[in-house]
Amino acid sequence: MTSSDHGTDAKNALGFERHDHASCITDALGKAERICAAEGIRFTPVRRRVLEILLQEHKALGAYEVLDRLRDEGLGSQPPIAYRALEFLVQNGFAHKIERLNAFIACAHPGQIHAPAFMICTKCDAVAETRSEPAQGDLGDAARAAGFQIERTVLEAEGVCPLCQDSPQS
Amino acid sequence: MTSSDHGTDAKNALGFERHDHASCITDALGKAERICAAEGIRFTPVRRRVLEILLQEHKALGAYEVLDRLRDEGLGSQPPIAYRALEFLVQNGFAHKIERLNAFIACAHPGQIHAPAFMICTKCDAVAETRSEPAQGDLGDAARAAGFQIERTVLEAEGVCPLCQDSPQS
DNA sequence: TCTGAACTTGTCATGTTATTACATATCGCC
DNA sequence: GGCGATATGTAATAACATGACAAGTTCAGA
Repeated sequence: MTSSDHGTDAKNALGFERHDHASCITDALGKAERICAAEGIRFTPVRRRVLEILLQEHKALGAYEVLDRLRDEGLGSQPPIAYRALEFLVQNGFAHKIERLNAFIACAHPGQIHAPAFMICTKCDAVAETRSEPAQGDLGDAARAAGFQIERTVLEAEGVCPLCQDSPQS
Repeated sequence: MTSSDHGTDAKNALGFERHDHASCITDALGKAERICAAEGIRFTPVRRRVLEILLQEHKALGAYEVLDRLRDEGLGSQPPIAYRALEFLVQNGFAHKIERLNAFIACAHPGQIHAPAFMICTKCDAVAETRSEPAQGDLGDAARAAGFQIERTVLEAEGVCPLCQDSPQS
């Protein structure tokens, strides 16, 4: 773990705040590199570049948006190129799919096992990641009561982010 | 276990339990009819039939699966027919969309304002609906901390339903 | 260093899910 | 009947995703 997470982010990756974006990208790429090296999995140029694209945009991107960028750079032009890289990133915990948007976003907590939850702003499309505890709450209760064994959860809240609430154009 | 199930009725899902399916359909259709009458909105033949289809199957159906049935019955053959009816049902609380599956399911609590949550069995595709309380739990905390205003939540758990856990064919 | 197995990428084709646009029909009301 | 609002019919296309197979790359072990 790096000694200091970017200063403004002290509140635990709330995600709607400004932050040191350059170092956030560098950190995440470095982390991914180290994790892949440690696990003996290949962090190829396309995979790396796709993660970098997601980190740069810092919002949810559709597979075809990613593909457009790859194509511009000569890194591939057919859908499977993008989907395969995205699948790799998702499977290894470097990115998540936002089901509601059919789109992908870089993970805010790479290398940590976690059940992600998202807040999606319907005005500006910003997406913030946080954590959830699926076993808790009503769903956990219902699952226990029904004898349902939870393996994975999708938790996505749509609403209005603080910046858009403040802006005049509500 | 008697394996003399009559086609649609084997694994059904308010919980994941068997129930009186015929009356469940009748009840839900009647309820929808009454609500529409009370609200002055039109419960047209296509809309009624689509809800009936969802209730009969009692699982999540893709829009094109619904459309296939409509086509067989001469109720329409182009995608917008199905999508419009489904949109109507979702907007009026008679059905929900399961984002994870890109599919639709009849609502288990029509006429009540509620934030639905779903348990999706990855073995048999059964889907059970329960309620969630978005404002509670980690996500609620994060939203309050971030100043994010939740308008709607998607909460879908994938896992194994009790019937599939018991079955030898794991 | 060669070689073969495992993995990754390139490419074409296709499948699946969803919407836009506009014409026509129906409903409720005056 | 005539009008506005709502709903349906239809064609076309957009957006999202996968299957199949060939070719290239990596890397451990002979």
